[in-house]
Amino acid sequence: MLQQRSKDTKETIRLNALRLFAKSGYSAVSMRDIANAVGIQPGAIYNHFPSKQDILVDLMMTHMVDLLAAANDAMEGVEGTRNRLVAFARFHISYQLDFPDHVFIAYMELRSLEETGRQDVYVKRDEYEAILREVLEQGVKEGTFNVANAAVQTRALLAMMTGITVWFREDGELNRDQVIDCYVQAVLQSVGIQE
Amino acid sequence: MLQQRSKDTKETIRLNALRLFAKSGYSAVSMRDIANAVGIQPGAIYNHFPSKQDILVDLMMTHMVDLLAAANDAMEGVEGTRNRLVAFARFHISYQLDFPDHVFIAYMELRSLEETGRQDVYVKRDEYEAILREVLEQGVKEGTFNVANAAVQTRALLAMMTGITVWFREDGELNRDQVIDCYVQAVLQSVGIQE
DNA sequence: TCAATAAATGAACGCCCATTCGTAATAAGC
DNA sequence: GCTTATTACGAATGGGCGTTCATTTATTGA
Repeated sequence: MLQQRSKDTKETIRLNALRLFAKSGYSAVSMRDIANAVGIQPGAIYNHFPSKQDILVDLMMTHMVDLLAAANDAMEGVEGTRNRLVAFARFHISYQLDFPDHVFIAYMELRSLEETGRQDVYVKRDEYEAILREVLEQGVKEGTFNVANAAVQTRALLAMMTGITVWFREDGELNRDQVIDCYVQAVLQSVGIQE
Repeated sequence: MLQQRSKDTKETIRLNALRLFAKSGYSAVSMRDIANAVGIQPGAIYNHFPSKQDILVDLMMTHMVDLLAAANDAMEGVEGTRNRLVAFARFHISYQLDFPDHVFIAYMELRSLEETGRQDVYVKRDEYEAILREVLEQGVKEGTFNVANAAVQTRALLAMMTGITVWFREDGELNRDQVIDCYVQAVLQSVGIQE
């Protein structure tokens, strides 16, 4: 049997573990499942990750770091609270649609994380939420937005936008841009801005 | 050792399975875990449910049926699209907060359902979504609401409101009614109604 | 009161789990 | 070409899994 040795086995493990965790959940996926998908024996995974738990931590932390960097990038130089809100909404939704599996496990598998690692993820998540929250707070201070509680609205809007991955299909009735426009309108109106 | 025999063992199994599934996920919970929580031997569960999968199906279907009945009840006799939207929002959020575990597993464990049963749950879910969607469609037809796409907005609003259970704690900064008011305002504004 | 039914025990089934390890095959640096 | 570090195999570890079953105990109804 032909053996494939390559330095990106680790990356292949990551990709397959991500896909499987997102589809079935962390506990429902075995190391054998992952090894099967990669095309190696279960034991070989331990050359790259010390444990199954470490794969999850790796995936979640990598995602959070990437997400934060991309968000800050997308917001850079955007001026005005309305523009910043739109920029964040468009970024967030696009990112969900581009990386639905990453987003899904980062959201769902927090409970599968052991204490080590969970705190790290929470810190990153707060950092991310803070980007939107500060936009909302700024808008309230200016009188541009009509929002009762910025922290509550932040979580409400994030949940709304994140939920898109549950039902959106690229080959559905509406295309990506149409759906994004619907959501951006809903976000804007929800803070009291008429389109 | 004292033995407790009672006709509500089945209900106790339901309650504990629900709690455990919601906390750790269907796959992560074993029949032994459930039996332990109930205080019986694993084998005894099979006097009440034919399989682990059947417990999940039972929990999800019972929830969907109850939810639908309660929703229809809450909407009955409420006139006017704005009032109906507020009634639905208040009902939905209150229900989430009253039964967070039911809601959570109904949302999360669809993927753990085998084909049998999943279709039944989907039908009920669509039926539930339709209640809100029809309110939005009516509002658009009347010109009361400013919504680009009622079906998309329906899913957006449900995701937003359902997300409340992820962070809300009864002993947090804001009490239940305050949080509900925040969400109702966001919902109303999101369809283009100024408070 | 006593047979019939319901519900529990506790041991066992075969299977799959995450992980370990000795060994072999490959790749990299000299 | 040889040495050394990587990386893989493949078998084994002990343990947990869902489920079954013979048996015992409790409850029910005539």
